[in-house]
Amino acid sequence: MDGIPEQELPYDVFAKACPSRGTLEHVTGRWGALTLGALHEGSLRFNALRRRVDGVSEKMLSQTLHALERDGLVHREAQPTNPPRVDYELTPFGHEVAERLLGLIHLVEGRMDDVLAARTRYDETRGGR
Amino acid sequence: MDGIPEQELPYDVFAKACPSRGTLEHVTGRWGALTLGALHEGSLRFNALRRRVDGVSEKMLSQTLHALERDGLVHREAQPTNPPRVDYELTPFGHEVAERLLGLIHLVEGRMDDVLAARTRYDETRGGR
DNA sequence: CAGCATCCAGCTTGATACTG
DNA sequence: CAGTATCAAGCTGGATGCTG
Repeated sequence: MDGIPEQELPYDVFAKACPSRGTLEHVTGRWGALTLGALHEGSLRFNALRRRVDGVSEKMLSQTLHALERDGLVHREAQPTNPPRVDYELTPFGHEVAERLLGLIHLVEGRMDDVLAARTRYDETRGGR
Repeated sequence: MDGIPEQELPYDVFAKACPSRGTLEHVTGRWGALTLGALHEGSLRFNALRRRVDGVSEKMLSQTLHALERDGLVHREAQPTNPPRVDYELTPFGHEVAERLLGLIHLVEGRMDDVLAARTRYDETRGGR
C-alpha cells in the first residue's frame, strides 16, 4: 500500500509552525518583493537600491537585505575601499524567486485598470455605508 | 522616432505612489497569499478557510477577504439561509494570481532545506556577534 | 455559521543622529 | 558611501463580546 508514497513535501506554508512561512514573508513582504525585483535586473549598491525602491528607509532596506542574505537569496559583496563600496546581487536561487515575483508583479501591474474598476464598483455597491 | 513606442506600462510598483503597490501587498501579504492559495483549490466557506489557513484570526481573515474582494480577486457568494452559508471563490483574475503565487510558494517550500542551511551558515559566520 | 465592534499590547516603521 | 543605534508613533493583529 505505500508502494507509491505520495511524494509529500516536508514543508507546508499552510501550517502555522512551518519555517517556510517565514521565508515566504521575507520574499513577499513589502520591501522584500521590491528589493528582489530591483536586483533581478543586476547588482546594485546600497544607495542605488534605496533610490530604486522608492520609499524604503535606510533601516528597512538594511533589515530586508540582511533577511534575504540570511535566507540565501542575496549575496553581499563588500569591497574594503574607502569610501566603502558594497554590491548586492541575487544568488541563483534568488533569481528564480525574483523571476516568479516579477511575473506576479507584472500581472498585477497589467491589470490595475481592472482592479481599480472593481474597487469603484465595490465601493459604490456598499458605498452608502 | 517614436514609431515603435516602447509599450510603457502605466503602473509601476517601484514608484511609491503607484496603486499597484497596494494591490501587490494585498496579494502577497501574510494572509492574502495563503488565502488565495487555499481558494485556488476550490471555493470554501468562511470557517473552512479559517481552518485551512492555519493561524489566521477571524478578524484578519475577514479583513483579508474584503480587501481581495474589493480588488476583484475573490467572489463572495452568500446564501440567505439559516444558518447563513457563505462561499468564497476566486475570480478568473484571482486564479491567475493564485497560480503564480503557488508557483512561488512551492519553489520556496521545495528549497527550504537550502534556506535553512544558508541560515545556519550565516549565523555561524557572524554567530560570534 | 458568519461575521462586526471594541480594546489594547506590541511589533513595525520612519526620523534622527552617529560611526567607520 | 554604507551602514548602526535609538526613540516615538502608529498600525497590526489577537482576544473578547455581541448580532443576525
